[in-house]
Amino acid sequence: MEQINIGYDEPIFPISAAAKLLNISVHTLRMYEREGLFIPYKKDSNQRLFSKSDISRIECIRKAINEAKISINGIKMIYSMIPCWEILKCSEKDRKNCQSMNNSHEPCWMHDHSKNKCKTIDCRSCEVYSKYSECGQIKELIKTITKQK
Amino acid sequence: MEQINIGYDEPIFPISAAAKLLNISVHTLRMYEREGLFIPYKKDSNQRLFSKSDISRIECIRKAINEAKISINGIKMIYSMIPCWEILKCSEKDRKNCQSMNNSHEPCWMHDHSKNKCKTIDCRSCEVYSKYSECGQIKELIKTITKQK
DNA sequence: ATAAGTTGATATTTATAAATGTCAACAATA
DNA sequence: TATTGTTGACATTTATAAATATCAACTTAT
Repeated sequence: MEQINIGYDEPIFPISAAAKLLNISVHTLRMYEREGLFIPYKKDSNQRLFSKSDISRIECIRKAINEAKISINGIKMIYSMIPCWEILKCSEKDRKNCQSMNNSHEPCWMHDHSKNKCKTIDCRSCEVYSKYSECGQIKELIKTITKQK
Repeated sequence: MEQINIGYDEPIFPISAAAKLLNISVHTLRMYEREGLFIPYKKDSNQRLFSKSDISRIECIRKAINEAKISINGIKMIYSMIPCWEILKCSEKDRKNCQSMNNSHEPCWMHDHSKNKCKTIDCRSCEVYSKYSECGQIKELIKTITKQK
């Protein structure tokens, strides 16, 4: 998908700026990351930088937790339902070596990727991860897939 | 003649028996129902009766809540992702009048069904509802659909 | 060179979802 | 007809997820 806003995926905000934009604490952001809800860019020095798309992704996560009352583990479960194998057109062999295909309840970007197609891909720029920075798109994807037939 | 083999889907247990089988309270069962996590059979007098498949469904719900730590609203969201329109082969017109197709975050069996295909169907015996009495089958369904390509 | 910000790890607090308790009217059972 | 169970509505308790706090070592900026 063509990005209209050039700087949308550019990692520019340090964690405190991101926290201010989101009106949450730095702690909470780091907790969400530890749970695998998002993957921030990291500098060589290990410091995090957030893009605008990261911010909007986290806004969705916040809404899910605080308004829709979906627990963090629930969100992880929902992310785990994204059919990444379909999006990336994985081979049969790749699918065999893929945790996402084996009843994982965690987002694919939390998995060990050393044995399949994903080993060469940076999850942050992977379509599976980046396409779902906006809310409600996972069900839309399921709808799209069921229309293809 | 005594009936030895009681059907898996036969509603036979009153709520207190179901509660004992599940080792939870009657209150909790009624709460789950109010949330739409399951639909028990109801007698003319309005009393609930549970089948063995109801029991096993609720065991799954329990595991999701207590072990996987998925909140009730999270479970509802996950149920809402079942592509019922595909399972029931709904027409375009039915899909237009269907809440499941319009970003609902609740299970399809909680919807108003007066305007689409479902109006003639008892949700308890609908494939969409009954096929997912066992855990982990929703992601399996997504996998199946993506294999049809 | 000093202040301000970030790191991960562990501990603690708070907000609230999940589970129970209580009630009076009604249904079943025996 | 007496007992035992079920109903829904509302109130309360409990368990714990989510959010903060604290820390010492390290990084960035002025």
